[in-house]
Amino acid sequence: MTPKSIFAQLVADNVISDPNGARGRLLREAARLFRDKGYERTTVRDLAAAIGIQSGSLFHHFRTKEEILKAVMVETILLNTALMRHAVAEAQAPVDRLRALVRCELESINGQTGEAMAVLVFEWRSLSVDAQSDILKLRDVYEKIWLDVLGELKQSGGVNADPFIVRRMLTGALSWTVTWYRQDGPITLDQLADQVMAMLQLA
Amino acid sequence: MTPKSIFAQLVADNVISDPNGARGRLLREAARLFRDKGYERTTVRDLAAAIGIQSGSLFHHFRTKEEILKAVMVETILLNTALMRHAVAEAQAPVDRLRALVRCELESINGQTGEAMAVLVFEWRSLSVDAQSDILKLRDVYEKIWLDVLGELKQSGGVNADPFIVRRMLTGALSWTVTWYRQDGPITLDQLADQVMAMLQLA
Amino acid sequence: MTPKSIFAQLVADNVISDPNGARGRLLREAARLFRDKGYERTTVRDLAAAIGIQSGSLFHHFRTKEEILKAVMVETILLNTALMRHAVAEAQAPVDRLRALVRCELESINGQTGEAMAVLVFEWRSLSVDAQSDILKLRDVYEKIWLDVLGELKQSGGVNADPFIVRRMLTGALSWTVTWYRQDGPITLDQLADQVMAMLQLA
Amino acid sequence: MTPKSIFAQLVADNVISDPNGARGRLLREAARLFRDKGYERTTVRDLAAAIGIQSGSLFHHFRTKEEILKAVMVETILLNTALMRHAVAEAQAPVDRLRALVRCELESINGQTGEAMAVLVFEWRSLSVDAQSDILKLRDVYEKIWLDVLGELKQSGGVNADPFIVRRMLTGALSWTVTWYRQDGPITLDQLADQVMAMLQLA
DNA sequence: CATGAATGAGATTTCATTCAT
DNA sequence: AATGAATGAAATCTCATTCAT
Repeated sequence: MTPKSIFAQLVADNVISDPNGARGRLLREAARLFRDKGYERTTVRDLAAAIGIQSGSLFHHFRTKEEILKAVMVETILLNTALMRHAVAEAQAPVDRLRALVRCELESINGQTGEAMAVLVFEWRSLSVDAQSDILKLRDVYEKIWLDVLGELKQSGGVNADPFIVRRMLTGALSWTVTWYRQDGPITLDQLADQVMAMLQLA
Repeated sequence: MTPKSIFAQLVADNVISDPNGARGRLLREAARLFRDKGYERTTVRDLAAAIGIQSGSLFHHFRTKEEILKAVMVETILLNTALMRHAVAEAQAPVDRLRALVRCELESINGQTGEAMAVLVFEWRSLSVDAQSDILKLRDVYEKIWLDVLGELKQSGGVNADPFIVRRMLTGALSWTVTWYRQDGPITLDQLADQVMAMLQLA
Repeated sequence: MTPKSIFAQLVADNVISDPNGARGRLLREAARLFRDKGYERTTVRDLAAAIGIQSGSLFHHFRTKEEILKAVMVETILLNTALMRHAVAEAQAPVDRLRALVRCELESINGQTGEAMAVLVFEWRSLSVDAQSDILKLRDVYEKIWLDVLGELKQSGGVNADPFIVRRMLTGALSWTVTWYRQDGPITLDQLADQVMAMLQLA
Repeated sequence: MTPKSIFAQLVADNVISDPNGARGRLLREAARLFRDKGYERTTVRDLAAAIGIQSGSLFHHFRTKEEILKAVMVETILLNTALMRHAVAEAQAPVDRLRALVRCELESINGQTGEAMAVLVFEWRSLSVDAQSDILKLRDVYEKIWLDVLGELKQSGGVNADPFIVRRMLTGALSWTVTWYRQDGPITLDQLADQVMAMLQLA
């Protein structure tokens, strides 16, 4: 399955919003605005203007501004979990699976869902505690995929460090690419993934 | 020189504020509040209450709320640049210098200045563009220390990846420890530094 | 055309606000409050209360408090320029035209728009420099009507003094009536206009 | 007696402040600031800075900011009343006495005390009602000098209009010169006084 | 569903005034 | 007298949210 068909399936299953519908368009613009200006400095007027409606009309789609932030995060995690699950399923050796994960996460951070992923990292504290705990559950599913692969690698002697710590370091390192990596710059995402593997002395 | 005496010297030189003075106390509390609640969600009343004055009185020490944010960042960078410069001067082999830098940055992120460092990372966009560019100049000085050491290591064959990319990955990885590492947890900062070196297959 | 129909036309052309709409009502009350208490001592709460809304709601109609001050001035000048242009058109001899101008300005200062005219004189310095220059352009149009008539009179030997100086003296003299003239007092505006002409030995 | 010696006498009699003392210097700077920025927009810090002291120290000289405004007005009226009384005493014919008054008021408005005179006109409403009534008493003394001269002129047939109205028109006309007359411009104050007389067809 | 005026709580900032030193 | 930190009330302005139309 291609990323595109996975995406289509999730839309069909109502897991994520149709990007052509009002809700989907709003979430895409919200992700962009939240990343560019921050959640607090983005007004509901900004959000409404971005999709060409009046601010009062937003509240027919979402009850509160925070619900928009939460939806951005939820849909992004669900999509990227699905994408990653497929990516890891197609690789054979543990080291290839790790590279697939790295490549996939770099894509999610720097590709189409990059804005939403940045929001997930930088606007975390703008969520209420309740919403945070809902999302942590989804994140646990996502993280398990990583830990399983890193556990294999540790056992097979591919890495020396603790899988939990390696994952956390990678989370930071890969998230941070959002602040400096440019897809129209000198290196491709594939080359960047190679550099990460090289850094871990795995390639 | 010990970290303590370096700190004392910087205070004496008016590079950073006396932590017992009103200004220094405010900056410490501001760093804590900005990290815990975010800059936007911290009110000047919160800040004032944290050091036991009225909100109007804040403006005798700082002209605007943003000036407080900037001061937190500036003093933190200046302090950690000085600390790092001393740390690297005391190590001999390139790999030891890298470990000193990792150890030192972990300390700055998870130790006394951790709150301020977290602010530097997570509240960056709350600064005006002008203030950002002022701070970027200070950051360049800090980053040069890292790049020099990584450049040496690359030349001596200690690492395969591009120094710029390694540094950026380490920035993300080490910054991210602020979200999960606990000094009262199962591993010490020294052990964490060792894990980072192990991950880079340098130990 | 009567003053009333001139007014109606200007409202229809969106040159000035409908006095029954929220904006028009606000401007009328603002003129009154600014004259009575001064611009600085009138709060946005005062303004809002005067038309029965909450202070925050003011900012749906005007972006800033200063914009309200400016609008009071702009609409007043535009209205009075139109009124004066009609008044002067209906008089034949130069001396009659001067009297028409004097009568018309006395009316604008002491009649319906008196509050706004007083604001124009006494709150001038509360405007930003930019707003001042916008209004000066409108004022030039208004003043030209005066200078043309006084120029005629000077040429025909009706007055000895420099038209520019006469106009400036009249500006001061007539503006100042706002501080002492009462329409319910012993003399009418027509009589007052006669006194002005008598003072200039023109009647 | 020259204006200078009248001034010296008033200082000696403690009617007005020594311009070299702290109080006198403050009042002079206050007049300038109040005219330039308006009373409300002039802060006590501005006032203090203008004479080189700290804002808290102002309150050793004046109990409140308003007291400064009132003192500016009181001293100005007292000084100009004295100057005008001498000027009128030296002229013989009624028309000469009127010209002396005009010349003297133009001097007070555009000369040394010009800033304070402008404050008297434009900051009147910033005074409390009590202070206003105190100053009105002083103003009555000043105005009586004018009304006496204008009364004479009316009786001798020099002017046709009501003395009260003529005086009020002249008050406005002469005050207004502060907004446009420049002593370094093309006409002198003597010429301006002549123009005023010409306008009244008295010269 | 959409509108847009209105709400009302809360934010930052200003500033005359006080007072211990 | 002078200082300058502190006060505390009040100002303008913002903005998520509501609701009648």
